[in-house]
Amino acid sequence: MSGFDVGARLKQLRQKRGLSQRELAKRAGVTNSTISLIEQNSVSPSVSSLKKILDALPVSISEFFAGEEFAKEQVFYRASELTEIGDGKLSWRLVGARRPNRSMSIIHEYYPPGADTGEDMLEHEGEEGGVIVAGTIELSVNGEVQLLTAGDAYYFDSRLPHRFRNVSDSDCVIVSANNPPSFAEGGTEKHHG
Amino acid sequence: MSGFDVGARLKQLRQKRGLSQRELAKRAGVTNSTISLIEQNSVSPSVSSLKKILDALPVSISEFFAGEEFAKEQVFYRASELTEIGDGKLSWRLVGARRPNRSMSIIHEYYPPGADTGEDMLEHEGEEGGVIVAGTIELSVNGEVQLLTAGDAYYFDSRLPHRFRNVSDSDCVIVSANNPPSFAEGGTEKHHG
DNA sequence: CATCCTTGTTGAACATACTTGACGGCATGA
DNA sequence: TCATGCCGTCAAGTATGTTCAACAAGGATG
Repeated sequence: MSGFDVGARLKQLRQKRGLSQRELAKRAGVTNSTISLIEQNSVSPSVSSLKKILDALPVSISEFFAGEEFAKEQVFYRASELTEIGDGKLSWRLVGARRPNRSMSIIHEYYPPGADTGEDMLEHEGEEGGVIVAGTIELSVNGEVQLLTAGDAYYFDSRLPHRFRNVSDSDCVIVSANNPPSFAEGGTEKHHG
Repeated sequence: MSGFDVGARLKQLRQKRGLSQRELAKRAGVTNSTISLIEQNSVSPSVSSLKKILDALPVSISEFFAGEEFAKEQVFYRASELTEIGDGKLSWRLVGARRPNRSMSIIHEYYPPGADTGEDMLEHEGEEGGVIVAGTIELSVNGEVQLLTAGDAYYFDSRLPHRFRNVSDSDCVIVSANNPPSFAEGGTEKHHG
């Protein structure tokens, strides 16, 4: 049912940092036995305990449980193969749209002059970030408005009300990433995050 | 310590679906009491219980805890503010490096001619993807080798052995995203995945 | 009004997670 | 060889999560 090896994942993260069970336990405020039992899947930890342990790594619970599936999927995408998800005015190209349970949306976004995600701000779960590759974009997040140009970047919690708008007279190109992914295949999402 | 209201989040998700505590409990294979106590934060559920409940919604644990940390973080990053993480030859700029528990690494990567992530292939947890913004890169994933040029993209499970190499005579620029994030602030990671 | 349903809450019993304190294994070094 | 130290594991006891069963509050029906 679980389908996710909590013990193995914890062990992996702990060892990656070169920590012993006792060392991690000390930092987390639990005992080494707890770590041991969890890593052996002898117990299913309480959320509070798991959080204490992950905080000591540090790894968010969300991260901890990200990436549960591992299938043989398409790796390389020619420009022409990217899934077009524009809505007429805006033009986006989604990488890996057909991956069933991917952990991110990566999008090649084109904002022609005047392009706008709309007056009622976007708000949704997750985080998003990106790099402005060309042109200029006006980004509003949680009331703050900034003009970003090539080389600039952004990263924010997607629950903060936000809006993208090209107020310049030339195209703006952005490569962005969302987590968790906003777009499913053939998705009907309006906002692009 | 927790900083994340498990009870409120569960209640919100349950009510959003119009389910009663008993109804949800029935689907999840737990009792209504469990739901009630969790929603009141009278207990910190075990991961196994929480998973059963979330499966019945259905919501992944990762989703459930997405945005667990919802602090006031930096949103806008000027090109000059991006954290440089090059190793002398390769030059990368990391977006949001100081965010404590961000769910992704977003990186503006520069590969000069001859740049190479190394002969022993990179392998690590997570997924990664990106868009080639300029130039040409040779990407090897799981034995397959492809030349990708501006507009092309990639997405793969980072546990597949992979390598990036600029075999052309001009710079290659990529915007990539990793999940979970490979780089911590001042991280000593060698691979960039 | 009574009756019957559904809602969320709660005390006591029970099941499970967690700690304590021990153990054997495997190094390093006197 | 024996001591020291750190490693992960485990049995027994304690703390905490979960269930069972009862409860009160609110709405709908007659």
